[in-house]
Amino acid sequence: MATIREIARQAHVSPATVSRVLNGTAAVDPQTEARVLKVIRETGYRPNEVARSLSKRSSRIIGCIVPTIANPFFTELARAIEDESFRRGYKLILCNSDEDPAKEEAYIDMLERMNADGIIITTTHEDMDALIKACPIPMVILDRAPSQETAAYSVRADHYQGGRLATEHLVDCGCQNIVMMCGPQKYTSAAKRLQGYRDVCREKGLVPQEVDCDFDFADGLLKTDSLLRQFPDVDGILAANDVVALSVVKVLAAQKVPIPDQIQVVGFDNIYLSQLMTPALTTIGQPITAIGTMAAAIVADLVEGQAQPQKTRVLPVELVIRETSCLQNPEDKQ
Amino acid sequence: MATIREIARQAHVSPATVSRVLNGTAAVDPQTEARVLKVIRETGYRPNEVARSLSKRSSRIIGCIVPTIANPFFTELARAIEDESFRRGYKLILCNSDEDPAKEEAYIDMLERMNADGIIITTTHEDMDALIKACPIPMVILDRAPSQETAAYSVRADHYQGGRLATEHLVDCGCQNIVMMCGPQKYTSAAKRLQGYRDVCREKGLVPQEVDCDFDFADGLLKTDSLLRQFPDVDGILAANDVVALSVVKVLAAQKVPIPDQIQVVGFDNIYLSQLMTPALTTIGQPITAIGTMAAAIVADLVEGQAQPQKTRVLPVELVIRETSCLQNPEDKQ
DNA sequence: CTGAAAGCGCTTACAG
DNA sequence: CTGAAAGCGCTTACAG
Repeated sequence: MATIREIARQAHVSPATVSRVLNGTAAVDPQTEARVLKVIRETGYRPNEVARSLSKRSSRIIGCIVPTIANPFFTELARAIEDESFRRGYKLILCNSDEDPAKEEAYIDMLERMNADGIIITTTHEDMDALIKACPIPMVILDRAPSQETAAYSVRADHYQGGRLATEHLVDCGCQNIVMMCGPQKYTSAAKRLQGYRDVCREKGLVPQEVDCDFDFADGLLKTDSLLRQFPDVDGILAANDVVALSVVKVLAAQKVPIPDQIQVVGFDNIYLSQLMTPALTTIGQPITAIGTMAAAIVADLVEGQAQPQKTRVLPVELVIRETSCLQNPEDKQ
Repeated sequence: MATIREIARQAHVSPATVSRVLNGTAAVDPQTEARVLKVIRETGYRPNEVARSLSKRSSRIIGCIVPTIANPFFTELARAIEDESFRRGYKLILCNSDEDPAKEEAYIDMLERMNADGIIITTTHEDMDALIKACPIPMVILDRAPSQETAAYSVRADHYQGGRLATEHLVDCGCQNIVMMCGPQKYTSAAKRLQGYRDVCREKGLVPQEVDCDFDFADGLLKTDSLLRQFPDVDGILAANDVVALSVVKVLAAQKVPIPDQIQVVGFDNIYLSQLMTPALTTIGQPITAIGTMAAAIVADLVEGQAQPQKTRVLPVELVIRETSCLQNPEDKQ
């Protein structure tokens, strides 16, 4: 691997000049430039990125820390972030925290030491504000809300509205015995959805019925079982997210409970998979790609010194009606 | 952010000594060491990784290039690779090539320039040998076979055996009109599976029936449609992989074709999702975690100068019988 | 056991 | 427009 010094030697110029034609940071005599370019082409020279990072104190790396890409929601989010990062000329380092605050901190530490320019994180820390304050590089919080709205940049969907929409939909579909499977309440996303559910219940004169559930398949399977035992008359289930909804459908199918005739199910996220399941899932759609793209755009702007108009971006959700709920004949359910 | 020079100053030693206590590369007087450690602790000093990379010409980064983590098979593979990499003290940079050779080359180039220590890749290049030859850093090929077995390190499942097992199973289940949805033949994985299918067909006196299909949901949907039109009497479908199998099940369900009573379906991969679908998928299980772990272990060994006994590792596959096939009553199908 | 010095391969004021 | 020099923050022979 040739170095800039070697190119300089062959082109009869100084390394500084080679650097200038490489980066276009200063005017270079066209003759000289052509000579340098020729040598670069002939040798197949490619500048060492590490050396560049060190002298510029910037690596053009954006770190992205998510709970785990095993969750399709985060896979899709990560893809959107990666795509936008690359469009902006940044490399993406994807890190899975496995919901472990220690791993999360270790990754942040690693990224700082790698001269990462920015971090996008779905933190699992209860107090994420401290974490953000301590971070010397631009950071944006994904999917969840920093405890004080003003403390950090964040982009997420309107989970409260999502909780409302889902509940209202089940009510509209004739459900009278709705149970919500609540995600971990330490996450504002889960808390907001629950709040939306409770508010609608109150407005409609229904008693909130709740079961705790993690955001994964395994717990979804487990909690659906206990839910059915605890609430034998349930006629509508609000799953914690799509992945849990998939588990719900699985358990109901195994017990030969007809969906949506006996029990209707609504998910949350609208991951790609939700339309492919059988039956296709009614769910609350988050604008996943938009969230990821916006998060990456914001860090990139921040890195490049562009001020951001708002610290907090809350994107709208939408109800996506498919086959696990039936608006058509609400009277059938009476 | 303090530097090693600053720590040295405060501890009244040279930067070299600080480096020695940090890395344990040489004996240091216990007194001195304690003093240095104390300063490090008090200042919260963390060495800059970029500077270390530059002087050591090693970044402890392993690059992993896959078609796309949107495919759950690669998500699971990537998680296994990441876990093993971290266990060995390497960071993982995950890159999605989107099956685009140009992107693939761009990523390899980037990784080399970042002083990456090794690369794990599921290449989409037709001639991957050239690519491997040109790469100055240790590389292992994932999931697919280099054209000349000896040219590179590779780890993959026994796709030929997989093709055989799947076909034999459908025959055992009473299918007489089996259609194979073949993945892109430029990939040895797809080619080997097809070969297994054809060999079993010949042995059993069946006529091979084939439909081309990409390894994704969208094409799975499309090709299932055309398959049903082209082969109206089909009673067994060998999907290109699990993701395609999911599409097959989706289309059959939409057309109210009973599974497995009228058509039986076998997937390939045994991604986590395959057991959660309804009906649960019969499939050929690849040892996904083992493949990923082994690939990461091999690059790590290579980086650390440990010779590898074999260039090529082919791991066994297994038939996983679930609900989309029915071995129980083969006579029902006559 | 320890330090001064050179080096990793770039970039960037500074001077001309 | 161009080069010499210093610097980014580490590591590592080399000498003592």
